[in-house]
Amino acid sequence: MKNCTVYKTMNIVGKRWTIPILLELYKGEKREKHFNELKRKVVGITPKILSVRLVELQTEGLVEKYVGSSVLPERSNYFLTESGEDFVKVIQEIKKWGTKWKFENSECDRSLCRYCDI
Amino acid sequence: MKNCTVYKTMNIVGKRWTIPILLELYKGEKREKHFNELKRKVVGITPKILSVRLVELQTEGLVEKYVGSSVLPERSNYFLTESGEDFVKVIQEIKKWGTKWKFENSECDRSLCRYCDI
DNA sequence: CAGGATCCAAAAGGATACTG
DNA sequence: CAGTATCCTTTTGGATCCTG
Repeated sequence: MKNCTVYKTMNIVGKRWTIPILLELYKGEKREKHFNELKRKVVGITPKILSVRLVELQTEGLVEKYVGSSVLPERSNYFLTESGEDFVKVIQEIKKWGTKWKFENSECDRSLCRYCDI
Repeated sequence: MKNCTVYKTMNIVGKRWTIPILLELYKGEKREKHFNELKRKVVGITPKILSVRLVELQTEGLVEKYVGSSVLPERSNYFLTESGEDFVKVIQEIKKWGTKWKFENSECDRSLCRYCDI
């Protein structure tokens, strides 16, 4: 069972805050976000957990960062990789299932939901 | 954020053991499984957690049971509802993502993986 | 600004035994 | 057979403060 692809994938993305972080990185035109920007927008997350999740997501290849050193203080810019963008599509399937079977939510019926922007 | 469909859906299906249970219920021709049958096949799960998860899944409408009383001792038969079956399709998307981006797994490349049978 | 360190509370889950 | 009950360990994450 531990060798199952679904199991292993869920161990990456099934943790608390992971999906909100991915969605926040997906939102808007600007696809790069700074650490504190994420901390502000992912409401309720603490810096510790955000840091831990970002490391995990980088390790797993869904997120990358680069450190802009032209201006001080340095800023870390996080963005979705191709696999990260692709995972947002899976999240969209989760959302479709939820709206179909469970949650009547007029927000989510709009093409861009204000909660998750997908 | 707590009002987000994705968030709420993940609270239902994101818990440990939930997906293995759903997949076990999906497997094979016989779509009804007894409690101890599930306990045996979902390797490693304890009766307590299995019981808790089955209640959750019934509450959320993904699983139903009926108790056969013609033979004693009584047997509980668990099976996927329509929404439960439909969620398996979401799991298939998760699997596709995993095999595409993360895990080369010859098992999972087959149409029926021996771990999850999807 | 970006994050690491600490300490603590709560939750989740495992082991095991037990019962109608 | 189908769970419940109990106890305990582990994990997780929250709060907060600190630093280069």
